[in-house]
Amino acid sequence: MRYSQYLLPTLKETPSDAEVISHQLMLRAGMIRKVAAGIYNYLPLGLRSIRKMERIVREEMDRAGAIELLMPMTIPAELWEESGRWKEYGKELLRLKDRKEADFCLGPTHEEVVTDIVRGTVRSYRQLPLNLYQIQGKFRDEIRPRFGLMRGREFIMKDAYSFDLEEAGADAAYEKMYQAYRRIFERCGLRFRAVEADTGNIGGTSSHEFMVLAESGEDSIVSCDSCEYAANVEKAELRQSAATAAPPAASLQKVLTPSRKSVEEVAEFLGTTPDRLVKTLIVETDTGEIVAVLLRGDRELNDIKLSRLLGCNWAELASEETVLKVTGAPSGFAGPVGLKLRILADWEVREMSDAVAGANEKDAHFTGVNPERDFAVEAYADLREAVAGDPCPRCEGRLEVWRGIEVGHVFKLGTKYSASMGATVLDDQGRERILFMGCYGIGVGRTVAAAIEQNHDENGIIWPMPIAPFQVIVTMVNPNDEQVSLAAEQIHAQLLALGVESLLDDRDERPGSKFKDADLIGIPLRLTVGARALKDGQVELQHRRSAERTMLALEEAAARVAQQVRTELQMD
RNA sequence: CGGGGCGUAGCGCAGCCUGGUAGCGCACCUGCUUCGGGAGCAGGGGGCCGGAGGUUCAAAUCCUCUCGCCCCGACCA
Repeated sequence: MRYSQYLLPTLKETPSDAEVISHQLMLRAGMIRKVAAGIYNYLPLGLRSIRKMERIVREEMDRAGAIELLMPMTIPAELWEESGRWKEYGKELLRLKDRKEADFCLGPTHEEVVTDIVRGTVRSYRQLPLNLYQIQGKFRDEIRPRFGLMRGREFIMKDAYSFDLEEAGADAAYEKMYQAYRRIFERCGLRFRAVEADTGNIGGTSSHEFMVLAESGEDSIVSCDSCEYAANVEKAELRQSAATAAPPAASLQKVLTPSRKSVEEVAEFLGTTPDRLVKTLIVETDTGEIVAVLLRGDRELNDIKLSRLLGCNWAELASEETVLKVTGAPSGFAGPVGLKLRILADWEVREMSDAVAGANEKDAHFTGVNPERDFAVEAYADLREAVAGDPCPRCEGRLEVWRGIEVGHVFKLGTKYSASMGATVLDDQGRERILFMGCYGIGVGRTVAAAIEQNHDENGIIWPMPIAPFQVIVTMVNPNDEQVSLAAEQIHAQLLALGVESLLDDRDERPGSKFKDADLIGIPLRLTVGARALKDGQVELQHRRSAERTMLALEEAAARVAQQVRTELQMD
């Protein structure tokens, strides 16, 4: 491709509405342009990287025995009504009507459609196992799209769905996909972790997320420093410690704490530390229940663990009015002593003695508070957020905390969709059996964005070779110098003939601009063809990542570059 | 949806408070010079100042309403 004929609108300045580095660089490098919030054009350069990513995904899906098909983006409401998700899914599902006023939605995920295919076409256990996938645009009307391709409303996703007769077969399918995902992200040269995850509203029994490690990630994950355990903080288990509480020494005493509401303020005012406080949170659930949750003062509630314990969909901090009503005091003074609510407590609270807690009275706290002696707890459980340094739930190691970008997610679905939609086959005994399913997603655009988060410097993107839009850029230093332009053209042609993806910068621009653009768009290798070196029959090869330069003889330049490309494709 | 902020040329911004010729840098077009890390000079094109209504002799500027976008929280590939 010739740069002068290409559509590659680079930007010198950073558009003001881009916050994270991948978004800024994708705009500046002319890869994407915004059409509406969370909706983007993929410009030619951006599309090339996306297609590379898709190819890697296809290769690994095919290798794992999955079969590609393509489902529609527009889906009739009936299918969603069958699974029950037409009502459940909420506003993220973009609903629309056709000219006959019939309800449709834009597919945010395709469990219903694929289940419909399978129940209509697969009748016998002999046709199993089956794993169907597609790469397609999805639409989710996100509450807050942001960060460019990282969280768009319309985005490209690879989604796969496995169907098995037995649960064991479904487990094997899951494991296959898990390994395929590892290979995909390894091939892209990404630093990532596969972590245990919550299943969210997709449903099912267990799942893993693939997290690319990056500071700008929207998720927190923990991993053990000595074993393989890794999990999303939402899911990270904590062990019950063996420590026991010291016997109560102090008696319960009410003290005035005027206007001291936060844990820090109360601790400081009473000359103690936050970990000596019992934090009492009043929580409301979607089922309308109100409960009190106790945590050590320096800990945070993990609302997903709480929801799971209570068997509800969500649990959130109660409003100021509710707190006043149930505790008799404004928020900041709630405590377990004398509280007429279900009381649940984190395990750590059991280890506390002579602690400080709210008195359910404005401007007052209790000191000398002791669990069991001063209040009863309905249940102790793992309810807090894991933090760095917590003990690993599986071994003697310690947990580390990372930020991550979720680029893939694998789920065991069980029979949630196959049962509600009647996807069954006859087994070898002629009995009708409900299928076991799994679903497996990869955010294609998001993975490309995540790769940029991990691979850039102050000058721009540094593509890993496997997903680079071009493998080499041939920079013609002075296109008006006939010898230079001839030599550059010749090398470019040789590279193409060798199967190397080459971009020839033949623009009549000053060299500085060309170098800046080459760095910005992040092509891994740059061949600079200039009059100076050409006098000695040489061209210069520069690596984008290391900035290392080598002089190559004109005749062997193309072959050497082709060799380097092959090496980097295998290494990454 | 709650909280904060922004809409002026393709991009980055000033002007608004205190109403009166719509401006700057980059980009773009023409010419000359220049040419290995975002050149110089000269000339030029480009604006329903997000939209609607109002106040006023006069509105980018003041008022009201709307739409869009960004950031912080709950959702997710």
